[in-house]
Amino acid sequence: MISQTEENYLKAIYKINEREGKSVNTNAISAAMNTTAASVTDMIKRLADKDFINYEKYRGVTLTTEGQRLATALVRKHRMWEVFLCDKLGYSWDECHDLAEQLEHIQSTDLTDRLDAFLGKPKFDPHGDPIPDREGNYAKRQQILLGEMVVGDKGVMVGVQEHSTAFLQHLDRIGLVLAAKVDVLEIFEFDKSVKIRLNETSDLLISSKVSENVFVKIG
Amino acid sequence: MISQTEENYLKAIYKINEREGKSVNTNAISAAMNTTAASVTDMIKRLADKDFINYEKYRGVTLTTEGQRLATALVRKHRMWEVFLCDKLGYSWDECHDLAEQLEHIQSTDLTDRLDAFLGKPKFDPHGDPIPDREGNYAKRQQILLGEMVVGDKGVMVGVQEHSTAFLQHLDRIGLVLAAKVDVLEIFEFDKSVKIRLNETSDLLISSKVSENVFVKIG
DNA sequence: TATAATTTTTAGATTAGTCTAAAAATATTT
DNA sequence: AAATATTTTTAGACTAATCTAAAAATTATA
Repeated sequence: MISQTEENYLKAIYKINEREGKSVNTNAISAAMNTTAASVTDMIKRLADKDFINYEKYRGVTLTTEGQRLATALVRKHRMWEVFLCDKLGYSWDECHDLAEQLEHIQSTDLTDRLDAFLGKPKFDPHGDPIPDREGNYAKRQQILLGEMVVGDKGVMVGVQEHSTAFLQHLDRIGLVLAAKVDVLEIFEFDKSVKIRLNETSDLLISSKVSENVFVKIG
Repeated sequence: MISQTEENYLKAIYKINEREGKSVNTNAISAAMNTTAASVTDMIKRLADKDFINYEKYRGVTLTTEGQRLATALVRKHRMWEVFLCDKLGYSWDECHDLAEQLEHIQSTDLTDRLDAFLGKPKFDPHGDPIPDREGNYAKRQQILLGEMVVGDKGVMVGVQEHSTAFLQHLDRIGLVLAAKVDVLEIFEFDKSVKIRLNETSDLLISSKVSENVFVKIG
């Protein structure tokens, strides 16, 4: 058996690796898990004992095949529940994350599969994140950060990198939501803020904090 | 915050009290929780410290108003999820119990209320057990045990007292399922077995173990 | 009402997950 | 390459939840 805490560590390692693309170090995990480096060292020893991660002292960790399998299964469940909460129960995208954090720990692959069928086999969650299939495979996102666009680029808002309630509510407030049209008008090097035209109607100045956490599909 | 374990103890105390109608003793709890009497003593001290139960050494426990509230909320969630699993995901009544044991610990009254609306405000779960409302109230069941019927009584199967997978599967196999019509033809005092006519068609001999765990509505 | 049987509690350990503070290893800067 | 800064690990302690074995209290029985 794997505990909820162990699952959360595996997910954190998976996500950091997905973002940084290399061996994940102790401090990065402690930041993600909101805990101390000492606690992380304790936990990664346990996870290494169970062969969920490869661990070399002072050298960070990587997921084993089994660890990878567990982590993507968790991500699958999380995103599937988010679709359920938004599509069926009427939650907004900023409300569903915290509930899905709880629901993702329900142990039953069969339940996830039935949910999948019930929801019409969705490929993306309400934040634009892809939902892994039973084997853990999912379509690589064909998208870039808004902050990586150049003047003249046109795109559509398809997802977020940061999932905090505060951030999602902010996006809601400024109107930069899923499927919004984004045209880059001007980039201010001074503070990396970006002036965009939203939905071909109103102009909007976007802070770097926002542009670096919003995914856009160009086309 | 209340832990899942504490919740499970409260639920066990609630159910034993509902069944026996008096102060709940240590051994009854340890039997229900599949643990030792020593562990129960430890836990009831914790629950008493938190004012969820009234506890007098060697005298058993009763739920406080707050403990009662928590227990019925848990029962509400459990039964609501069972309806979801059966009605929406196609689980059978013997499969949904174990999953609901996990799902009942999801912390969000709002989620339960939304689920309630989504499911069409059900009053009973798939086993015929009533679903408490937000205030913890639920219709007292107007039903008796099949074992309490007398020759000539006619009724309809409306629920079970025992929820084990083995028992529910057995009921399925003999055809004694929710809404089945039951006419009592004969009672054998020797072993308390009961001969019934099922759905006005076939005759069936029911063991006391079954008749003492099946609820029937007379009418 | 003693004695026996049962139930409940205490005492003392164990494991998972966490912490702080200090030590050790690694990386960076001068 | 020595000094400094950063990162990581160890040591030791704490809480929740559990256990076994023994002691204490209660209940039943002769």
